[in-house]
Amino acid sequence: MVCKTEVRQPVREEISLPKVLHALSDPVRMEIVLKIARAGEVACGAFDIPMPKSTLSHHFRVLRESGVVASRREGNELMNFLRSDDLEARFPGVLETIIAAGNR
Amino acid sequence: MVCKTEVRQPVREEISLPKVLHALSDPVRMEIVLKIARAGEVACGAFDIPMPKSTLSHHFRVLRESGVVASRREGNELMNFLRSDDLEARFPGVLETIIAAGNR
DNA sequence: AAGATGGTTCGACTATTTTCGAACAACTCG
DNA sequence: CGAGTTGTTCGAAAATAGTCGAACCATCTT
Repeated sequence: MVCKTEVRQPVREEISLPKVLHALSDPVRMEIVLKIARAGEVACGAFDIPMPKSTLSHHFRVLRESGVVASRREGNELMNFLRSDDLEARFPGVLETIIAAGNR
Repeated sequence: MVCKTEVRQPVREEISLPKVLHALSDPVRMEIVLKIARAGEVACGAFDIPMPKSTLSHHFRVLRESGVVASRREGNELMNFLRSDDLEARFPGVLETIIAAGNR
């Protein structure tokens, strides 16, 4: 058996629109995405969302499994970034306009 | 008491992005939206989706309550149309790009 | 008025999501 | 090594969403 703790992030071609939209349909996850969009890369711990770590981790998992976010270990922490290129290639304009709309 | 069977559709200012995205995150509802987008106006009965009427009705309700779709009685049937103007005013480009993405 | 047609509502059931604490794993630093 | 930090995984419980049949409502036709 391999990769017990590896999160399965879809490759570009596997990213599905319904899953992306579902991932973005949660206010907490939308906040996460907006913050990443503003900052470029954000560690999981950088969100002062009043919520247990496990719950936050769940939301990151949904974002990763949907293909919206990818993560990369940087020493002790996980840096999260948007998969803008993949999303733009697959669903042009979708993430962009949603982020713009989310910023009011 | 009023409007027992009136569906509560949000006014423009009340349309919420998470609810819109949730409405569009279901494949059946996405199909409905795509068909309406192509045809302009579609009666509920015009969907040859293999599914009981009550289930289809449920999906239309979600679409209406989220503000994505509005309906108008035309004699015996209900004609459904997208609230493109309201959505464009509130979340510019979002519905458009999602529909384009949904059409592959 | 009675039938036929097009949709909605209700209630029950199932399935999926969300939430959370506790335990665990990976890494850093002293 | 041992302690502190960061984040994940594992159950299990609670909330939300989807599905469906039966009954119902509205409208048109006869």
